[in-house]
Amino acid sequence: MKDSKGKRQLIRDQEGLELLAKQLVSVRKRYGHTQQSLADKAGLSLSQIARIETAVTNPTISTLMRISRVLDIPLSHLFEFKLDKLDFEK
Amino acid sequence: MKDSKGKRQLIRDQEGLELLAKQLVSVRKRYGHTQQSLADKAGLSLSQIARIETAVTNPTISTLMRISRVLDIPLSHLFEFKLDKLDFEK
DNA sequence: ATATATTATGGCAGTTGTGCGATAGCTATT
DNA sequence: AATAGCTATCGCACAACTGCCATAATATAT
Repeated sequence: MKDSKGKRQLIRDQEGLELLAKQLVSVRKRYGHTQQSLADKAGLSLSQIARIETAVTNPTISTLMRISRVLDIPLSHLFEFKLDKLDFEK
Repeated sequence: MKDSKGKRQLIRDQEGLELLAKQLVSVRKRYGHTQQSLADKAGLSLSQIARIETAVTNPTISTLMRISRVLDIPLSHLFEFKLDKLDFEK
């Protein structure tokens, strides 16, 4: 009886999410926003901003695009940090 | 009787996703990868690479982090395009 | 210390991302 | 044209993102 127990390995880069979290906090404050004001301006929920800033959630790129658009900053400014190389092959 | 029919507005930046799609195709080819070989190297499914490159899906940032890590390029290289300003307030 | 603002967390519902497997469509290359 | 390689799509299942609402925890002022 194959139980098909091969639990599917989903993608979650916790280290990267924590770097992004710091970066968002920093950018948001630099622009004088609270989580609430940024959420309002971006059409996102306060919860979601908080979740991103605490690295609880793994946001979609569209969510981050919304933030970059309303702050009028390049999307890449949210990613000014370095991720180490990886290789899943072999 | 409020029916609570206010369909929740989810985040999906189709324009941004299409720009990202193009960018990924370009980067992947520049590094001599097929969708399959990139998927293998990154520990992602072929389907998911294809979905991103056709802007069918709205990937999470962890998925994109995986790609940038295995190609050993800055995450920001996937986002070298411009998004117009938005403002959802008022 | 009290009040106020801000941030963090929790539960719930609905939508969607992702893996897996299969197949169809497309693009060389011979 | 036939084969092989690559890309696009589809259905299914499960995990997870997100909104919404509430509340707790923390910070900032007065």
